[in-house]
Amino acid sequence: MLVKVPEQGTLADVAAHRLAQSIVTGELEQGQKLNEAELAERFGMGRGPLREALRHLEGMRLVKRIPNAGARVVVLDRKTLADLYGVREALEGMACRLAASQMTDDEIAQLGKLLDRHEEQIRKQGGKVYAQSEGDLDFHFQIARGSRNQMLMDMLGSEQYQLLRMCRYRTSRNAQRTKPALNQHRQIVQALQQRDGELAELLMRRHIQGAWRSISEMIDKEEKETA
Amino acid sequence: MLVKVPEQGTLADVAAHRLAQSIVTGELEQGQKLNEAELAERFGMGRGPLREALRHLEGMRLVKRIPNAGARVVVLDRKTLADLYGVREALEGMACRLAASQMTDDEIAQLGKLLDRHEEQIRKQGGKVYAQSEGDLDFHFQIARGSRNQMLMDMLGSEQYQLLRMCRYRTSRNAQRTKPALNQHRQIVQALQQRDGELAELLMRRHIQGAWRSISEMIDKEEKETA
DNA sequence: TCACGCCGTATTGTCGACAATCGGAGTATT
DNA sequence: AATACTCCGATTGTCGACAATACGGCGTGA
Repeated sequence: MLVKVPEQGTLADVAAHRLAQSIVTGELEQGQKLNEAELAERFGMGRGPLREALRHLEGMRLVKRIPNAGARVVVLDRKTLADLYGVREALEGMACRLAASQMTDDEIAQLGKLLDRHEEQIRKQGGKVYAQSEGDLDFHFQIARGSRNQMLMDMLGSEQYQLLRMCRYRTSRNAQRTKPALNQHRQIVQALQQRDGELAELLMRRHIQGAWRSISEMIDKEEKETA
Repeated sequence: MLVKVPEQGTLADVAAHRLAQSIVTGELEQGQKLNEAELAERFGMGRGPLREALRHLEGMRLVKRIPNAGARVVVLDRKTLADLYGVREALEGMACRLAASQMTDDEIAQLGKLLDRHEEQIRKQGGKVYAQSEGDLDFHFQIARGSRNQMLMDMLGSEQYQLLRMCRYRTSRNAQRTKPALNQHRQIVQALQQRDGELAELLMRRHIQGAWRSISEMIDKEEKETA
């Protein structure tokens, strides 16, 4: 439900999905050149659908195309991620404010239950951050849905969502920010229950700022190791 | 400079550009079915590049594709536009806040000069709203550039930008909101000069809210006429 | 030794033809 | 007369081959 699996539909759609998955999980490295013939071969299809898929991914900013020179996997450097988190703060803050007035009581309750499952998972297997990370994204996406703003949902869902997942796969292997993050999530749900949009937005913005600080530090460390 | 004219590059890029233009100007009606063979014929190219162009436009939300049933021009109904302006308020507000600290004095001065030319145009030809409208978009885009946030620029520039233009062509024929809008622009520039990001954001958000109210009323009138 | 230009190869861009699927007209049946 | 079924035309989806372009190695000359 989180990641839709259109193993149906046109081959171009399938290719786009599989490519996105490969890029997000790091199976295809950042900056790596994407050879059309090779990928088409691997996916068992012609180059036509694959080219359409690449156009699609270009729109999602997962690949960068240069005319007559092929497509490469996007590179998530520090500046790109900083920009992403900035935009995310604005959009998710907005989503949260709207959700406070638009979500049904039941939906908010569901959100709370999601956090319960989430907490359970953390307790049971503190190490496996991956599933937790996906769960976190699910939380954010549910709030985006709660905004009832289709454009916002599309932006947070289809585009930024994938870039974020990509970022997570790259950094969150050892991220131990799960507990404070969970608390912040709880606070947000509480604000939603009280229908306090202003507070909900503020909390979400702080939550994302915190996430960015965490990621940023991690990048610093990584850069020092590399250097 | 405002609308890049890539009559160069791949045919798919050319097709995407020409299609976008046709859609934005209303030459292709909203909801109209887009026949691949016919369009390919008209543009003097095969269906391959045209399909890639459609995939591109789908990413820009200018067309909606349904597998095995073709692509149709998007329809800008009231809800869609409301969502668009909501997102715009958040993003452009953010852009304005960042621009207040990121733009150089020279860039801000340029922005002022842009408004001068703008005012001149209004005085000389009060009627021709079209050019003014494009000028308005230019103003907003310059601020987006001033934010130094590449992702924000892309979002406001390539995607929303086209939808907005489309909306303008549809409604602003008789919009007489140019003078208050110009004043608001001036206020914004002033706030930027004072490096007051908070104020700049506030003014921009109000400006966009005002624009939406104006558009909204116009849609109301249109709906009454149709009904 | 380095710079420059040439050429072969690999890769991208494009086209035309074929297969798969959808929508609708027409007909038969109740 | 209404409904469901079938078939046909039109349109989309896909593939393979060809043309155009860019990249890299090689040789030549200063």
